[in-house]
Amino acid sequence: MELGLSLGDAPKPFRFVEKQSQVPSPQRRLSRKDLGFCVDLSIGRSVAGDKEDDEDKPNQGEDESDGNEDPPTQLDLLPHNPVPRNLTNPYQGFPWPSSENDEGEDRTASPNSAASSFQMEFGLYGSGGNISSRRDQMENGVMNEVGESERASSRASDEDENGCTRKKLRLSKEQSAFLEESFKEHNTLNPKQKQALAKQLNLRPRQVEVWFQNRRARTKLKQTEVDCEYLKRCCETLTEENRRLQKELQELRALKTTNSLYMQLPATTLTMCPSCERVTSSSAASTVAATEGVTKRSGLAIGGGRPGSSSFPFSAKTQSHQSTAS
DNA sequence: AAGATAAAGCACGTTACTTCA
DNA sequence: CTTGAAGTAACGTGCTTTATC
Repeated sequence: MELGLSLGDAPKPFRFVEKQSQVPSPQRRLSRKDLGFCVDLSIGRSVAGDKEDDEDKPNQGEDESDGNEDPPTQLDLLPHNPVPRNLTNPYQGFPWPSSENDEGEDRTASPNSAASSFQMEFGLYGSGGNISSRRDQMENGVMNEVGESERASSRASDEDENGCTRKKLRLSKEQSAFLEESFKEHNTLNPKQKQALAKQLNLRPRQVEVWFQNRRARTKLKQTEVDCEYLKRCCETLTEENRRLQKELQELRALKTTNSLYMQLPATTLTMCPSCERVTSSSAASTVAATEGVTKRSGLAIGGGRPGSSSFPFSAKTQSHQSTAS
């Protein structure tokens, strides 16, 4: 598992981000999307990112052979919904059988039941649908004429014939699964692929395009959430480590101060009474008073010294004093 | 060759709608 | 039945790239 964490300009972002910036154009300039942090914390290679169309990825070879022995991987955010495994190539024809009966079918039905009337159900817009954007006007040639789609259009409220109201449609499970499979193959589409997908799913190319845009956005959002979670954990760990090191540093400093202080004193002059735990000096009482003050200021309580501090200068003396006292 | 312009694609933010607890 | 949250299709906008003049 490789952990790549970079702040600011990411020289080698994780795979998905890298791909996004490369797909449209090999010479794509660094945009605002390419900046910012970039975390790679996933295990295993992305399913989505491994296979790309040659025409989509003119410089893919450079990506794969950039000398990284442990290729950065990313979290696979693709859904785990069951998708027919024979959908590896969406352009080879959808394998599910079609049926005439799509009336009253359950949208959340199992794949078996949902397998019916695939092509028939994909007509989402009736004639005279809402064509608002320039792209829609360009792509209207693929506009389907299936007006009986109960799945989608009938759920929309009564729209005026000019299509002024926005129609919110729900893609069928099959359509979503198909699009997901395509997204695994390539998370961007060239016009040919878009047209083919739209035709296959009986959608408008604009719908396919929007779906892919939204899908990329969802992937990025999820990845961002994962990144944030990870960074939060990193931050907590580092904070804790910092606190621990600060504490240790403080203790070391205190110890050094104490040590240097007692290095100046004659060692034989200090003793500690085991009963009263007071330091006494055999030479002068004034020294004792001074010593007590210093030791208290240094944060080390005599007799109650911190555990494990074997280098504490009083330990040996205390022992001898105890033995003599008994 | 360099600049202007149009077209297309994309990211991003938002809105509107659906579904579900 | 109502309501709020979550999910998502669709849209608007701005930016970038590419092709053409």
